[in-house]
Amino acid sequence: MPEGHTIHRYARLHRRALAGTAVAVSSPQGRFSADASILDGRVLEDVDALGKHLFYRWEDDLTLHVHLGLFGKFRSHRAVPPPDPSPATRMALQSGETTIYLSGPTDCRLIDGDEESKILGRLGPDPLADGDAEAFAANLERRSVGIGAALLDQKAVAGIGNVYRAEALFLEGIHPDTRARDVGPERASRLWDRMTTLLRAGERAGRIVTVDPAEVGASSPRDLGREERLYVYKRTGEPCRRCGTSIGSWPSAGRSIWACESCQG
DNA sequence: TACATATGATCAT
DNA sequence: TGATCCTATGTAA
Repeated sequence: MPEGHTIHRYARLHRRALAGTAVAVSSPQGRFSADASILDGRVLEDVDALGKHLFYRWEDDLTLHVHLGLFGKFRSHRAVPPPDPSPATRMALQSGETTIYLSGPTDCRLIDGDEESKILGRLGPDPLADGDAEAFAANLERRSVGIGAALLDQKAVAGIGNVYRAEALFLEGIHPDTRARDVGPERASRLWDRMTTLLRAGERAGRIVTVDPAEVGASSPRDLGREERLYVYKRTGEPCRRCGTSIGSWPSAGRSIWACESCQG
């Protein structure tokens, strides 16, 4: 589930559970052992999120970088963690009543200032980190690829993934193959606001729900079944919730994208 | 038991 | 564009 909303949610939860405490750090799987032994017992000072990247700030100016990639997951346990974490558990964090296991990350290691700068240099504005709408619009102006491809480019906007790009474009009525530079400032601004709203809701809820509950006869996003939460993502051949047209799917930037060709003409 | 699939990103060609 | 890395889950066999 790791799009930007998940990452910012983890930052908030981990900050609340661990910041200001000395944390026991280990690596059941072994691949993080060297860094774990450096961090073990140190005080975690803060947790920052930018785009899909997490930065854990420890005493003595140590920074741990975590990127979940496609498969990465954190599991938090209160009071009683499972006696045996999965053998694939890369990192275990434990302090007080909280135990957190991390599995499957693309990256989990201590980084220095240069490496952090390099990472930050690859990221554009993040709607969940006070990103700049103007910068986003300017980034689109510079791109001749489709807006669908541009939204997956973390340098154009940080934190958007395959679900949010499809859903945000549907909600704004923009066809994914529209050239980014042809979107224009007005639509770029509305698209930015839309992404911001969707990401914020996802960060709070811990899941991606883009459908307006009223449109499917529900009163709260929580009441929507798994099959009712999204407008177009993974709904190939199903009827558009707004107009009934069959949802189409095709490749965009090496991934599948979904859209209603009628609502997103 | 095996296979397909996934909300990501990088590197080689 | 294609191969590759990382892991868990759901479905098929």
